[in-house]
Amino acid sequence: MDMPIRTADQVDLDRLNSALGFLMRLAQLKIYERFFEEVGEHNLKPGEFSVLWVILHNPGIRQSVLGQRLMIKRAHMTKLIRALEDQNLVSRKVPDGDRRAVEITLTPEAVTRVKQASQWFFTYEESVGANLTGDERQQLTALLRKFVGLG
Amino acid sequence: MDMPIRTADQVDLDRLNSALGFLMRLAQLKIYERFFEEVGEHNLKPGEFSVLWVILHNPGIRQSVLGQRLMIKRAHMTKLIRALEDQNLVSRKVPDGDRRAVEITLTPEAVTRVKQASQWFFTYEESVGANLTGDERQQLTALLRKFVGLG
DNA sequence: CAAAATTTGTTTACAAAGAAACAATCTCCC
DNA sequence: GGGAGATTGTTTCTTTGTAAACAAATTTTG
Repeated sequence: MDMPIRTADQVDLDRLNSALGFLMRLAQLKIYERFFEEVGEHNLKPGEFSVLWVILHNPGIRQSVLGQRLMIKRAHMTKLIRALEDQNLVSRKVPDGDRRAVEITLTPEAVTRVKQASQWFFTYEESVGANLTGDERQQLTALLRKFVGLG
Repeated sequence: MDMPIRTADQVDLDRLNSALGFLMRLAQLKIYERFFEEVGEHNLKPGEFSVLWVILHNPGIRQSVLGQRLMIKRAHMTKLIRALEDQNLVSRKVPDGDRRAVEITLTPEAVTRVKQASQWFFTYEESVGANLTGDERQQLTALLRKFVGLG
């Protein structure tokens, strides 16, 4: 004769389960969790991968511009870049034209590693939406792109 | 004769701009930013509001169950609840049936405050998706609910 | 029933990310 | 040209959240 203790799936969220902010947070937690489950040998964090990926496609990009595009604050970008430098994945160069700035490029080693990791990453990205149909997945990314104002 | 420095909107993201994880992060950043711009007098953080809202609808809920449902880890829940207790918004009671557990209820003061804040919150939640049509907004929440596995 | 394993919450130590203050450099404008 | 203000990156401090170790209570199981 158990007391009927409320279990998690009996909790009443009321209107909260239609709240974009709440759903978005749950979605991101799920994505991160899966990322770390599957990242395996690549030894990268999500933020590191995206930073390296963007440098690969925009060699010599400035720290500030990188941060603006990825919505990473300057203070945090400094730490990210230093961590990548410590792993010998990026090199920093102060350009002649503006001695405040720093231009970032990948080391040859990193180019290889990022290309390999990207094969995994975009496969993972597909698989993380596996409980959606292909159409739904595409709708979702399209809506998110519109929501955040990306093309 | 300016050197053409790459600006943020010229940065090539390549396939990253279809990556769910990336888009989701941007979306959440936007939502949080707007939240703090508009929260005004309510003096609540997103997490605090959701916790209080769920306690309002599930009085006497246990800390662990609350955390499971909102995906908040136990260690962090302890701090959240203590902060709310310090503000005299919740009270904790160890139930007779299980002296490890803690049951949480809102103080009368909090009931009023949460109800008021919720009127603001759900209005804000609508407005944050204002660059989507009503249909798109509803599609987005439906897809997110499916993605995270919420009925 | 008693030992072993699990659950619940807390504490402590730590990692990720932002805010504010700062130094160096650059731009603008007189 | 030279000072006022803006930009760039760094440093320091704080906030938010997690991980791991722990204590107390409960459940399981032999």
